[in-house]
Amino acid sequence: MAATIKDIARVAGVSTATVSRVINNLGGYNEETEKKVNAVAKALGYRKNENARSLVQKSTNTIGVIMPDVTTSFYGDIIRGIEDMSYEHGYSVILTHAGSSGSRILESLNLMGERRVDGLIIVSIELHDAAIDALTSLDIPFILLSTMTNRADTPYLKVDDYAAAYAAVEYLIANNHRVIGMAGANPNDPISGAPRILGYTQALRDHGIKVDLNLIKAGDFSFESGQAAMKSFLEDQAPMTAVFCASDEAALGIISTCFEHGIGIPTDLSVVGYDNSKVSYMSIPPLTTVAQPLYDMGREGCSELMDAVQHKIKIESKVIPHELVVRKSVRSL
Amino acid sequence: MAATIKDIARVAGVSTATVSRVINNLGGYNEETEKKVNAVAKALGYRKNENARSLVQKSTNTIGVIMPDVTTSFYGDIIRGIEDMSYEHGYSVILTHAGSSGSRILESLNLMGERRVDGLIIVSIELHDAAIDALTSLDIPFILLSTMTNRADTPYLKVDDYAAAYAAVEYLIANNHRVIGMAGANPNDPISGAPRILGYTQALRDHGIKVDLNLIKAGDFSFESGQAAMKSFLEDQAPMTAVFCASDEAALGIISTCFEHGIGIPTDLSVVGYDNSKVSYMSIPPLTTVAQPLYDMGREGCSELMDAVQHKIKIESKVIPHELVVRKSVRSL
DNA sequence: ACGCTTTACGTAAACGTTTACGTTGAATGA
DNA sequence: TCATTCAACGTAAACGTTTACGTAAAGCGT
Repeated sequence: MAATIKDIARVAGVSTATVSRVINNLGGYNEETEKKVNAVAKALGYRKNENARSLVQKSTNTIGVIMPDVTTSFYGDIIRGIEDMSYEHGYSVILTHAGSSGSRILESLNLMGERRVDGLIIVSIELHDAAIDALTSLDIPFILLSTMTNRADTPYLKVDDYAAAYAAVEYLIANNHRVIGMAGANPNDPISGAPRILGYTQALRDHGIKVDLNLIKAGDFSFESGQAAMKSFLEDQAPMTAVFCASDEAALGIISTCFEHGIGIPTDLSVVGYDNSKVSYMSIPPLTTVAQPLYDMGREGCSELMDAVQHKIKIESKVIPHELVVRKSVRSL
Repeated sequence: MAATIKDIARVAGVSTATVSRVINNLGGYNEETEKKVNAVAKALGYRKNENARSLVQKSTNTIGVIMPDVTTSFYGDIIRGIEDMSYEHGYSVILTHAGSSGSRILESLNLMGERRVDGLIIVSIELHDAAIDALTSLDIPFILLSTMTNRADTPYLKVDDYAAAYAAVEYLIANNHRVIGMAGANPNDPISGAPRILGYTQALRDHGIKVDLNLIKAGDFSFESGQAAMKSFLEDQAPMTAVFCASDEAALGIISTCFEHGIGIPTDLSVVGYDNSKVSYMSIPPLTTVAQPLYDMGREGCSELMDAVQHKIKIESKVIPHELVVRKSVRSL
């Protein structure tokens, strides 16, 4: 149905090689033929077939993105960064998500391999050994965003969760808080959970504050886990003046539950979140939070990846700086 | 580098045809050859090349998704629905966004055409004539999600914004509100803006309430436009008891500004949003809003599309039901 | 034993490009 | 004038599959 370069060649009375040259602006033809070929191409409604092109060029100009299936605004920003950057470089992105807690990761990797993506970005998924093996054996350049592994051959780009959590808690301490809770982190998540808890505990210790395990409520970064944590705090009648949350959404859960119980933020309780996602400035009061530069992370990760693809260089793992965004959810005592 | 079926054929001592048959489970070989081929394939680390496959099959098992570049949680849910459904049917999704207010739409369409996607989903983008022409001339089945055009040949799936807005305002009226403002909608947006405003005005009229144009604050569905609207209402000293917002984020903007000015929700002002996006239940108080079933919209739209692709049938435009999700941001007078 | 069907393959063309290499004719230089 | 260069093409192979078609052998019924 669709016209091919053969059709153009026939109609224009030239060879397919010349058509290809004209279409790709490679030179080696005179103006007349160029015009004729272009005219015929337009007349036939020619549209090049990237698949055929990919086949002979052994490169698809495509990058794959694999992400978890949870929808937080978190991923939207990263994706946007990735897509913007890849678009600027003439790449397309093919997207898949890896199921809840990465259950579909192997299928996803396989799919990306079969599609022959030129590069691969994996966002925020904790990779088990089998997955890492599958990933590396694909022999496709890749970068991990907002996650990492304990192996050296898996380059990543992420913020230092430990340091970021430490900074957040230190900020609370600097505002004279001494009884500080923690909520929303999953201690079994070695990527984003444990380091944030560790940053929290270490900051306390370094300032001579005893860590009270009852003040740490585990969760899964969700709004609901924030709500649950706050309810638990209330049951415990925990004497906190502040709570550090492992995500903005969990912080919102805390605030929401406080609202229901007439606890004022930050008058009665100070809250700091994590992510600086879109909800953080829409909350009441606006949330003080640790910023991960999501959009830029997407852009930069994608950029590094494309560099690696095009120049066959290795990607260096990199820690990107966090930043404390002070809004109005923390009170100085 | 990577092994091909030719390599397998050579090593296993069979023809490429047989390899292809085994790999695709087409039958026509005995158990021995099957085992041998599979063994060799595994040994060589064979991975099929979807590109080559697509070339001869004239189908890429791929669907393209084009969306605006704004990141609201809105799109996350739709995408997830699309990706889930397409995954279940063995399709991959290739994603691009069309730039702010669709500026990149023509490039996006062209890209999708060159990639030979089997189907195309366009989310929430207002299409101008040139774009519609480009779209239809692609000759690829497509469906519009949460948008539409004034032409009959562009099937869509969306909620009836007019009816949904009407229902929301009627709900406020049923709760004895009589002075009701409207915020966040762009009257120049014929898809999502104008119909919501129209639903609002018509509901008022139908219940004998005069429409006061000063009570309608235009916006762009954003949090900021909600804030701006509320500030404007305050300057006007508008005597409203309720306000209907064209988006949840705009509603949050209203609420946020009210909070700053000590105006209680819903005690002093009732608010209803639109979308039932994730932020709606995280707000304080939880937001009463008109639900668009985003995830399901993604799923169903994708499903219809794949039906059309596989059975070469036409897609019928469809209006999907909205629903009023009552939470706690409206007070009965 | 004969014809027929079935099974299990192999052969080779086709998909739509790119590209190394060859060819032609004209222009150039001495 | 003749060798050389160069611009402007054309030829054909290659990319990795799928698949229509052919074929040889085996099985089967009578």
